[in-house]
Amino acid sequence: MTLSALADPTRRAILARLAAGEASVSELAEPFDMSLVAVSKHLKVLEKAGLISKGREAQWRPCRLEPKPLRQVDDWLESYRLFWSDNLDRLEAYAALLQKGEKNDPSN
Amino acid sequence: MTLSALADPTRRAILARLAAGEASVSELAEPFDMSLVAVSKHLKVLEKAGLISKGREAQWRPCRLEPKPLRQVDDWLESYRLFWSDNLDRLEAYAALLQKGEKNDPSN
DNA sequence: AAGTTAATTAACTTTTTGGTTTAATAAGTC
DNA sequence: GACTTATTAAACCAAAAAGTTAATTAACTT
Repeated sequence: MTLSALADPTRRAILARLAAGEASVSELAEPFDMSLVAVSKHLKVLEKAGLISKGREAQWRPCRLEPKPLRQVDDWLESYRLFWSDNLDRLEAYAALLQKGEKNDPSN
Repeated sequence: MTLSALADPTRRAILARLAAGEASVSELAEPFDMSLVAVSKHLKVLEKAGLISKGREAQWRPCRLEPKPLRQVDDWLESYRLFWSDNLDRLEAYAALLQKGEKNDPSN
């Protein structure tokens, strides 16, 4: 569910804003060219995904970033990291070598 | 676009499979309880997002993982990492302190 | 108590997504 | 050339997503 919550650019922008600190719903809505209701719905999606939480302060609901699901995404990525670390550079260099025609020379 | 491609569990499973090496469309479709056509569509979504590429070998289209977009997700996560590293532990410890009532004692 | 501000709920519309089945394309085999 | 295998394309459908406006709830301000 985390990744589908992150699929929407508005929601990612909201998270980026919250990385700078707490903000109310209307503060979060301000930069967007859409109704407050629409933003409120985005916040609910983020909240269901555990990516934010809401407090209460009088009539405001200050939202704050909850990092756990993002950390899980980070963990999920772990299995793919070897594909872009040094290992891959070596793999690609090797592939390039093969492409150049040394394919059938076992000494390479 | 990458994150919406990653939002679907079937597509993530396909990527996990491809992390183990190339596979044809029907090989990739085999584990799923859905039509081959559906899987073929998922592959097109992944391809458009740059997460896989397809080759040609006779009537097969061997698919392989393309790591660049995943790396970009990893980069995107970078701005959030401080939220779950040591810094956060300290933040949380500090917050806990405040909760315990030392809020108004400047010596803490 | 009347009015304002902040946010959510409800009802509705449009577009996108994820699936289906049937038909078409393209390569390999008999 | 006819048949089978692998894959994609086309047409369609149902459910989910992303937005709207209008109404409701709840707290603060006069």
